[in-house]
Amino acid sequence: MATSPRKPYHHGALREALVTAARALVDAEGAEGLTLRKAAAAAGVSHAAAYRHFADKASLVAAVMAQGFAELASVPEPDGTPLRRLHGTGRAYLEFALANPSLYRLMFGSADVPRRADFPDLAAAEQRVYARIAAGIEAAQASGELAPHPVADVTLLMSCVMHGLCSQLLAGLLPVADADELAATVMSLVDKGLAAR
Amino acid sequence: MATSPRKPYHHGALREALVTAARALVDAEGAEGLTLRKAAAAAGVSHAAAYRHFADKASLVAAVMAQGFAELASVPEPDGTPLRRLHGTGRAYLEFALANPSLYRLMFGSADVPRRADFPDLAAAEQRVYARIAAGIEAAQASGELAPHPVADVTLLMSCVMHGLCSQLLAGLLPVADADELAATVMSLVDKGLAAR
DNA sequence: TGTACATCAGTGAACGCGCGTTCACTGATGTAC
DNA sequence: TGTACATCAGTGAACGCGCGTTCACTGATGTAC
Repeated sequence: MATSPRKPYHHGALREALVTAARALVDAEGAEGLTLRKAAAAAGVSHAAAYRHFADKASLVAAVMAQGFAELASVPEPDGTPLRRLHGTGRAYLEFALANPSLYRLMFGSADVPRRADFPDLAAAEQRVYARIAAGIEAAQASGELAPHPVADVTLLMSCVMHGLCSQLLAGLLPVADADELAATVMSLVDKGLAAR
Repeated sequence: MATSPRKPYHHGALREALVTAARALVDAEGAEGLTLRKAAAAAGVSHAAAYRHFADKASLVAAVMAQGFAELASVPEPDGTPLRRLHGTGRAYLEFALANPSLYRLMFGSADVPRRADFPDLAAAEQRVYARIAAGIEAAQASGELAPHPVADVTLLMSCVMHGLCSQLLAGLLPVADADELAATVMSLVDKGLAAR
């Protein structure tokens, strides 16, 4: 500890720092604002250093997307009956999209930029989101609040409705100010078809 | 007609040619493959010529998007009862998305790249799509096939479901091979909530 | 019908920029003896 | 405990590239007289 270690040569946790910086770039400038060079600069490192941790830019993008799915899969569950908890999860989904519009677009709107097959971690993180929705539906059926339609079918419907709503909001096709009201409207119509009579 | 007019100095319909070329680029390479320079080259013209017809790149992108919405609003309507025609329109919507994945993503997934307020033609073309869905729902309610929920609410639900399905298919989160079956599943669940009893 | 001229749609060269990626390198770390 | 050395995470310069946009220009068109 002779000299003050202002800028240690080794970063220590550069991979995480790069993902964090990349995510911040997406938040601030949108998906097309994410570049390896800017992420490295934000992490306080030369841009070539990024190649010690990511094979190429697509790998970094995939890591950011996987982080988004992980976050989406782990929003806290509210209390209440299974159906209320399922609805709460839906609301949390909507909140995540509105709070992280660019990340959400990257996660769901991206072409095939990072091909799923090439990034198993990403695919697994996605699956966890769907698994959580399916578990909520199963619970609501077990409790008798939802009629026993095939869980996969209902999961599909729910994900379509929520994702369709989120992405139309983010695309500016629906007014964000009305988000909660629109969600309530759409869920109430859906429930008419799903509720146990 | 002394010399053969191989390459006339004036193009004649360059604006349309640029939009067509830009659209082809989006189809072939995705939205990020659309550049002014490539569109101009494909139209057989120097890239500076594009600035005679478009103020900047965003204007060209907006024109491509507007063309997409116009096409989506004018898919032919099938025969049958109002409800069958509505379902047919939904299927056409799905077909459009699967046939033009990159264009569809550009239309619905784009950040705020071309701000709606700056491109009234684009906003109008979007509105025509929703107006058509709403008209179909209204007709199906008038015929007694759908229960009389507020048309705006049902339009919202339909657009969420269809768009959510399309964009999950395009994002690779659902298998495209199952598209028709998934659409049928989801619409049958929706119908349970909307059908006149 | 002819001619001068304004208008307009093109050209092609140039601008400055930021990008992903590669390369030979160097400083720090940690392990074998 | 000390020292040689392999390993690894960084550096910084350079590569080639394509981009949007601007500029002074030129060729074609069409209108006024």
